Amino acid sequence: MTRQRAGVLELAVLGLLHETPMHGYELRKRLNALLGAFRAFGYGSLYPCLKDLTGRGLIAEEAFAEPAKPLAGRRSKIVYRLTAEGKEYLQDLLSQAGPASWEDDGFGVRFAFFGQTRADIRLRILEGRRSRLEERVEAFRAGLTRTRERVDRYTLELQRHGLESVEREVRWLNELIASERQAGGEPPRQPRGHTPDGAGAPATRPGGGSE
Amino acid sequence: MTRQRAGVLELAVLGLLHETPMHGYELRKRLNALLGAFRAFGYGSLYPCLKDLTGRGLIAEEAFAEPAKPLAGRRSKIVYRLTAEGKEYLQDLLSQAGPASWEDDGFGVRFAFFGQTRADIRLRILEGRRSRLEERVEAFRAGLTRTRERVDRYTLELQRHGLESVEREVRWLNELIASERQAGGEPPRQPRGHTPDGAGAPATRPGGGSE
DNA sequence: GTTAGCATGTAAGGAGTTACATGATTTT
DNA sequence: AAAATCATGTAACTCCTTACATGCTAAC
Repeated sequence: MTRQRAGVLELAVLGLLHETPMHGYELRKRLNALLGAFRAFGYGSLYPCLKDLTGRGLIAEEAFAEPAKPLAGRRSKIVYRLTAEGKEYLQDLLSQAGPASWEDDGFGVRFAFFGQTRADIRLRILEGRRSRLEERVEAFRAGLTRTRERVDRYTLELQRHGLESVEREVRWLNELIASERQAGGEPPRQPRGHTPDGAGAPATRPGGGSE
Repeated sequence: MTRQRAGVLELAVLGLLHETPMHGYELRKRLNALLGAFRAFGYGSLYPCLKDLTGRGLIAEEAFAEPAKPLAGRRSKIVYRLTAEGKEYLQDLLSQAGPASWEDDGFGVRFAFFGQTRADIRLRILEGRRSRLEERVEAFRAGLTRTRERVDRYTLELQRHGLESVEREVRWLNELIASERQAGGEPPRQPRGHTPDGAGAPATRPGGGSE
């Protein structure tokens, strides 16, 4: 299992193309709908990435069957699909649980593709992230204790807010982890028809929206 | 007012050195205590930055008055202080309210130095950030509405959590803005009680939220 | 007497960003 | 016919990361 390293964008592109082939423009929209809250990518990032992945044989332009208009010199859409190598590579990425998958940058995307990730890996990533965040909380508190340094109210407010956000995420992770454990390694399974909701649904507590 | 552009690190370094002179190692600790929840910098980032700022004459090595040990070949600490140019430059940076100050990357640091920022600028930055986040919420909802795309439960959960984080930060900003308005340009003073609710997610990630 | 923490750096490079450039198609 | 949106790209650049390299000093 060759410890691959890939940027967020690369993983996201591969993951999305695994679901269904797409052209760049659409990909970007889906990308930003998926990760919108965390980051946004522009075409200046996406197209070079597609080019690179194509060059490495992980994705390929689809022999397109666009129904209506294979007409003249039209700059046609380029639909990309995952190749066999691409699929393998993606699976490889998705079976890794390391720092890259729980640090701030990577976690969001990684989580987004949990549906294709093995249950044990999911758990390790969730726990990895949690302990990462707990370290942060710890360091924070240590810093607050030796409050020799006079901090103005904005600094204080920033830290308070930061701490609260982190704690919030820890609680979220706790719920997810509990829910994963409860499901006991079952495959996530949801074969397309519909999801009977209920069974393993993480986090979303019926009563409380917020804290 | 020459529209300067500076990285997060640069601004943070200048801001911290404005409070008091320091050497690199200490600077890094303070840096990560300040921004710990949002990002962390290593020495590999800091020292080159200090070098660069020195080269530009914005900071300088202090003629050091280390009391006890100016002894032999000891690799002594290098204490940096802000030069006059540095102060001017910093003020210039702090008087700007543009995208760089309310995007995910910049907002945290920018807020951390609100104590040295004019009241009207503070307000514009807070409002800028809020409307940035509101755009995001909007785009999100639009995405959810056309839920043609079948999303699995993890994707959904990620988006739900992301949305909630953003909304939370908006509420936090609302309170800050109200409090700024109430103070009506008054110099900063400790807000009453302080907000029981509050967090949002300033940074880039599920717990944090960023772009 | 060895780990942990203090203290300072460099070289190489990665992952996107910004600004620009172009043209087709749909909507108003 | 103008404006918005779809659609694809490149060149130059920036900010920061990673891995490495060094040595001193305090604590256990």
